[in-house]
Amino acid sequence: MARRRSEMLTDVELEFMIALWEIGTGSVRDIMGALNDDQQRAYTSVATVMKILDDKGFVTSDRKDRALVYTPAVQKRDYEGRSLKNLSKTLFGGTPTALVARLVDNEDLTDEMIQEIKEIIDTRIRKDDG
Amino acid sequence: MARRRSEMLTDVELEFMIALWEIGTGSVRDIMGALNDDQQRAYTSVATVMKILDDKGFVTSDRKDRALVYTPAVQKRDYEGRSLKNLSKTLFGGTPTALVARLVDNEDLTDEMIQEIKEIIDTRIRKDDG
DNA sequence: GATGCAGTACTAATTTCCTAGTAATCAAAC
DNA sequence: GTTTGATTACTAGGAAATTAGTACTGCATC
Repeated sequence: MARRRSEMLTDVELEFMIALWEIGTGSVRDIMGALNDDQQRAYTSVATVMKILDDKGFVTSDRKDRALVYTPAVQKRDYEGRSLKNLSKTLFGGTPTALVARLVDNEDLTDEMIQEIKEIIDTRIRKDDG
Repeated sequence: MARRRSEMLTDVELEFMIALWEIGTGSVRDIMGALNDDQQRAYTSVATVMKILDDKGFVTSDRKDRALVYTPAVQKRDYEGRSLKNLSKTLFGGTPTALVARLVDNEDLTDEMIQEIKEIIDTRIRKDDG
């Protein structure tokens, strides 16, 4: 039976979107250049995935000279929010507080990071008051 | 070319693990009963996915009477941490602070939630001091 | 011992994912 | 005008995901 295509990006799609978000707008060749060099990929592989991202609505395309130039249709900050909401929903019972609790539970977090997080929260609270 | 099997759970696998985490230990039939009723699934479908989870090392199995009884090999809190680390790495440049910044950026968060989050952080800081 | 029931293992079908090759197109260069 | 080079569209093939059917196994009951 069928699987429904998710509204979340796959690993490779995310990698390509990150490259596109970085350069803002670009052709297949531009995106290839912006990709992590860790894994070599054929030009046509990149083109195929970009077409899929177009089909899925994550990017738009415009023809410039003869090449297609891709632009994100979803902003990075929006997708970040979508990801957090998705994670919160699937694994933390829809409560972001449980997510934060698990996050600060992590031993890897340094005191500096915790302090930074505290400042982010405090700033947000002050902004609400002001 | 090959895809490497991820160390993260797929959507369906996660759904089944959540059911198993809830009941602690159980047979295929127990897990079926603990699943969300939204989607009906055949007994053999559940059995197949449980076997895959066994193969992937997310659960262990023991024979009791004639049925296999499954037990999580990965605790929920560990997988929560793994998910957060994964999200942080792939989308937030490996900095959990950026993740929190985006989280509290969300308009959906109520003042109460923000306060709760602040208390979680403050508690963690006090624990470090003490 | 034959039959029936529950459960597991094996197999299968369909879809997506990922990678990349080949063919077609189209402009530029010779 | 023909060749060259770049790009896109189409195609393909293997792996994983999702669902589920069929066959086999083993215990219990008649």
